[in-house]
Amino acid sequence: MRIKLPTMYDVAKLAGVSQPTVSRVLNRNDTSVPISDETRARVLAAVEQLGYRPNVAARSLRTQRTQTVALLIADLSNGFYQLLARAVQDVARKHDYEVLISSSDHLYENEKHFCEIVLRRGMDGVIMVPQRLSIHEMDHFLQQTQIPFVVLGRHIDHPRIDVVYVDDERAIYEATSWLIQKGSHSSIGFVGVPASLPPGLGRLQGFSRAVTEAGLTLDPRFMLEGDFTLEGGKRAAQTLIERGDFPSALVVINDLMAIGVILTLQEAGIRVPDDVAVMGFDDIPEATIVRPALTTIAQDPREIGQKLATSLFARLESGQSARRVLESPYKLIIRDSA
Amino acid sequence: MRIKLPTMYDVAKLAGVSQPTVSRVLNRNDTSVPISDETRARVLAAVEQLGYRPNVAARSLRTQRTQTVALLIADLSNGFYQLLARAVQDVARKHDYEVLISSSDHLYENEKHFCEIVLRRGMDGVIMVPQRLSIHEMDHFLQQTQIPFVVLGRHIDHPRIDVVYVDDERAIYEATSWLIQKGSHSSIGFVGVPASLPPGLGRLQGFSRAVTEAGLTLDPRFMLEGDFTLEGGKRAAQTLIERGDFPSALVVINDLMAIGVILTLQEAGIRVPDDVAVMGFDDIPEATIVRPALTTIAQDPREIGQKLATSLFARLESGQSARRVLESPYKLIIRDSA
DNA sequence: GAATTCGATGTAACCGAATACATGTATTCG
DNA sequence: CGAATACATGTATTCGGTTACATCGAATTC
Repeated sequence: MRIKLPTMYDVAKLAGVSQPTVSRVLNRNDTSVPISDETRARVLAAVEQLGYRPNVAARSLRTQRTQTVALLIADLSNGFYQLLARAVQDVARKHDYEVLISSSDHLYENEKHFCEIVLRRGMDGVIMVPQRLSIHEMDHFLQQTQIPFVVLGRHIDHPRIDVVYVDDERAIYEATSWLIQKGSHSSIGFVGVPASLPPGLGRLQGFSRAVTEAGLTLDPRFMLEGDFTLEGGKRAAQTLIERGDFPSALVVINDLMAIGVILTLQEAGIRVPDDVAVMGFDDIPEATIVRPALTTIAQDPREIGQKLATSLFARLESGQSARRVLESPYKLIIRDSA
Repeated sequence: MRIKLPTMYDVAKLAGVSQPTVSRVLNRNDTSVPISDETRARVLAAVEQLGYRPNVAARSLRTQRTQTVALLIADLSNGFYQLLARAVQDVARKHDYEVLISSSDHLYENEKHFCEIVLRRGMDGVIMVPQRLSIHEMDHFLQQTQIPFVVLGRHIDHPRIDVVYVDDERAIYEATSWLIQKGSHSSIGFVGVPASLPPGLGRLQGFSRAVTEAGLTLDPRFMLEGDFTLEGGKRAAQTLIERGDFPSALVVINDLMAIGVILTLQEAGIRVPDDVAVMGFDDIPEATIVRPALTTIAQDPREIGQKLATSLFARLESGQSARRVLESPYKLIIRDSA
C-alpha cells in the first residue's frame, strides 16, 4: 500500500558505506565511535538526496523506547484539560517526544483501554488524571511495566507514582468561608459529583467544613449532584427551580456546571448574584464570558501540566528515582457572580 | 528500563507450540489456516495466564501498518475542533484504530512537523485542516507515501485528496443578506483573518457579495482582521472603540472572535445588538453562554468529523478509489446578538 | 622492528511479530 | 493399496533499525 520509503540500507548503498555506518552518522551523539568527516559528509548528502526518514517502528522495536508518552485526561471538551494538555505537549516537544492524548470522559472502560494502549504501544511514560481506576488497579498496571507514572489530583500513596495535586479541600474551604462571611448567607447549597469521583469527596469535605465552622448546617435540599458538564449544571438548577426553593448561595464543584447553573437560574428569572450567588472552581476561559462573570477558584492548568511533564521527564531522562509529590497553587478569583 | 512483557515466544513455550502458531491463533480468524481446537485452547490459556499483549512496534514493522491515523486540526482550544476530533476518534475506535491528534495553532512549522511525524511513524492515514501548507507542498508530501489523505475546508483539486467542506461563501452570503434585510443596516463591518488563511478569503467574498448586492459599500474603516482567538476579537473591537466610530452591524469570521467583540463592546458601554449587531460563525458551545446569545452560522463538527473519518476508512478498509468531495451543511442560528 | 593502540568501518545478531514455505500425519479417492 | 489432498504445525525469513564485536591499516610505544 505504502510507497516504500528509503531505508538506511538505501542510503548506505548510495553513499558507498555499510548500513550501520549510516546509523552512526545519524546518531552522532555517541562520541565513542568516531567517524571520518568525509564519510559523514557522503552519508549526509545521501540522506538529503533520498529524503531519508528513520522508521520509528523499527527503532522502537530495537531500542524498546517509542519517544512517546501517553496522557489521559478526564474530558477533552473541558478548557481546563485542553490547557493542561497543551502544556504537557510543549514540554514533551522540547524533549523530542510525542504525546498521545486520550480522553476518558470519566468512563472506566476508557481508562482501562488507555492502560492497554500504553502497554501494547510501549509508551515510555504516562501522565493521567485517574477518575475510576482504583489504586489497586493502578498498582496492577505498574507491575507490568517500569515506566514512569505521574498522576494529577489524588493523594495517591504508591512508591512508583509521582503526584501533582491541588489542595481542593482547603481551596473550597477558604472560598466557602469567604463567601459566607462576605454575603452573610443563611443557607448555602452545593453542586457536586458522586463522591466516588476523585475531586468529589475532597471538595465536598472542604465545603462542609466551612459551613459547619460558620455555625450553619448542611441543608439536604440544597445538596445536588451533577456530572461535570454544562448540561449537568443546568439539570441541577432545574431541580431547584422545580422545587421553588433556593439557597442564597451555591458552591459548584466546577466552572462548567456553575455556568450551567447561572444560565438556567437566569432563564427562570432568578438574579445572580442578588438572589443566588454562584461560585465555581477551575477558572476556565468561559468563566470570563458568562455574565455575571464567574467568581471561582483558579487552578493553573499550564502550571500543572508543566509540573506533571517535568516530573515525568525528570525520571525519563535524568533517571530521577526519588518519589515526587508536588502541590500546585490555587487562588480565589473574585468576579461578579458571588 | 521496562520490564520485559511476555512475547509470543513465551506464550508458545508455555503452550508447548511454536511461535507462529500463537500468531495464527490470535489473528488468523480467517479459516484459511486451520488450527485444532485443542491447540487453540492451550494457546489462549497461556495468553491469559501470562497476560500477553502484542507488541505494536514489532507488528507495525512487519506489516507496514500502524493502526493509527493522524489528525491535524487548527486549534485544540477551539470547541469546534474538539467536537470534530472526538467524532473522528469515535469512528476510528470502531475500526480499531488510534488517532494521533495534533494542533497546528495555525503555524506553518507545526504543519510541517506533522507531515514529518506522519512519515516517520508510518501513520496509515491522514485527516487535516490545512492552514498554511500550499497545495504544492501537500502534493510533495503525497509523493512520498500512498496513504489516504482527507482534508477539511478547502476546494483542493488533487486526485489523491478527498475533501469535506462547508460552503462558507454561500453561508456568509446568506447570513449577511438576512442581516441587512432584517436590520436595515446602513453600514456593516467585517472581522476576518488574513486572506491567505483558508476560510479567510471565501468568507470575505461571501460577505462582500451580500453587501454590494444590497447596494451598500464596503467601508474600509470597518474591515478588521484578527487571528481566530478571543483575544483577537477583543483587539478588533478595541480598535473600533479607539476610533469611536461604529458600524451598525459586524459579521465576524468565527464565534470565538465574535464573543471577544461582544465582551469588549459591552465593556465600553455599547449595546449589542441595539447599537451594534454581531454575528458569528461556527456555533461553538460558548455561543450559548454569552449574553446576548450569539446569532451565528452553525456548522456541525460531529457531522464533519464523521464524514472525514468515514471517507478515510472507506479507503483504508474497503479500498475505495474514487475521489470523494463531500459537502457538509450549515444553518443560520438566530439568537439575540443580531 | 615487534607489539600495542587507535581510528574507521564492516559483520552479525537481535528486537517481536507476520508469513511464505516445508513437513509430516490422517483422510480420501481412484 | 498407492497417490492425492487436507489438516495441523514447525522452520526460516523478513521488516528497518541498533549495537556488540571483529577487522584492518596506520600511528604510537618500547
